[in-house]
Amino acid sequence: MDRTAPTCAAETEMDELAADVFAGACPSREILDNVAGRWGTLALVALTEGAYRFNALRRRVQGVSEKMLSQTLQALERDGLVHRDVQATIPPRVEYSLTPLGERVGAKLRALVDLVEEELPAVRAAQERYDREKRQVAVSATAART
Amino acid sequence: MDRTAPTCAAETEMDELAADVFAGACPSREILDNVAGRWGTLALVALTEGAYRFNALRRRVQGVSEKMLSQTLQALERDGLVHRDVQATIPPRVEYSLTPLGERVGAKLRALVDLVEEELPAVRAAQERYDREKRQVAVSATAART
DNA sequence: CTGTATCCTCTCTGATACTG
DNA sequence: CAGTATCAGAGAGGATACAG
Repeated sequence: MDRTAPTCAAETEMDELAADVFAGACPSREILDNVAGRWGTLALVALTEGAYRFNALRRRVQGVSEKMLSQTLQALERDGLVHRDVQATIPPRVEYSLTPLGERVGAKLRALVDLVEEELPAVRAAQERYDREKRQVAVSATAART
Repeated sequence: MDRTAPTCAAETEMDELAADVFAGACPSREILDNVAGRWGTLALVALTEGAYRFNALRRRVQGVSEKMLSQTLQALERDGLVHRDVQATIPPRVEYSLTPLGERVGAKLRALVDLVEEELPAVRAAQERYDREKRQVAVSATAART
C-alpha cells in the first residue's frame, strides 16, 4: 500500500471522523481555511445558486474586492471544489460553477448559513444580554473600588 | 411593530433563506466570521464532544494560543453559542460547553468538517493535478517566449 | 488554574493602476 | 470583461509577563 499522500488521520481512534483537524500540522486545516474563511463560505454558497461569471459573483457577494475574489476562487479551484470555464472569446467570458464535490461542501455550508440566519434574532438577543451584564460588572467593580 | 434590531433580510426574496449574508453590512457576516473562522470552527467542533476546561480545550485544539482561544470563546459566548461555567474554587475551574443553539451550529460544522476529512484524498489529488497543469502552462509560456 | 495585558510580527485585505 | 501587480494600512495572531 503506497500512501504517497498520508493523511494525518489513522493516529487517533475517534468516534468516526473529524479526528485530524485537531492535529496541528494537518492538511485538512488548510482546506478548512479556504472553505470556511469569510470569502470562501460566501463564494461557495453563492455558487450553490448556479454558475456565475466573475463580476456577477463579485456583485452577488457584496464587499469582496477583485483581488480577494480572484484569490479565493483560485484556492477553491485548486482544491477541486470550483470549476472554471474559460471561453476564449472577446471579450473574455469566464464562468465559475461548483464541481460535484463543491456541491456537497456548498450544501453543508448553506445549511450552516441558513441556521445562522434563522437564529440571528436569538444571537442578537444573546449579545445584548452579554453586553448588558458586562457593563453591570464594570460598574459594580468601579463602585467597589471607592 | 418595533423592530429595534432590523435584520438586513426582507430586502431580497430568495428561495428561502441565506438571503442577507450577501449584503455587505449585515450582522450575520460578523457571526459567521466568529463561527466559521479557523479557531471558531475547531472550538465548536471540539465542544461537540462534550464539555472542556480551558487548558484541556487548548490541548485538544492543537496550535491555538491562549490569547486566541480566550478571544474565540468570548466571542462565542457573546453570541450565545457557548456556555461558560465558572466554579469559584481554588484553583479556579472553568468549564466550557455548548448551549442548545451551539449544539445545532456545532452539528452543522461537524458535518462540514467530516465531509472535508472524508474527501481529503480527493482534494489532495485535485491540488496535485492543478499544480501540475500550472507548471505545464508556465513551462510552455517560457518556451514560447524564445 | 484561568485567564488578561502588552508588545511585536506578519499576513490578510483593500484601493489603485495596469494588462490581455 | 477578467483578471494581475503593487503598495500601504489594519488587524489577526503569537510570545511573554503578569493578575486573580
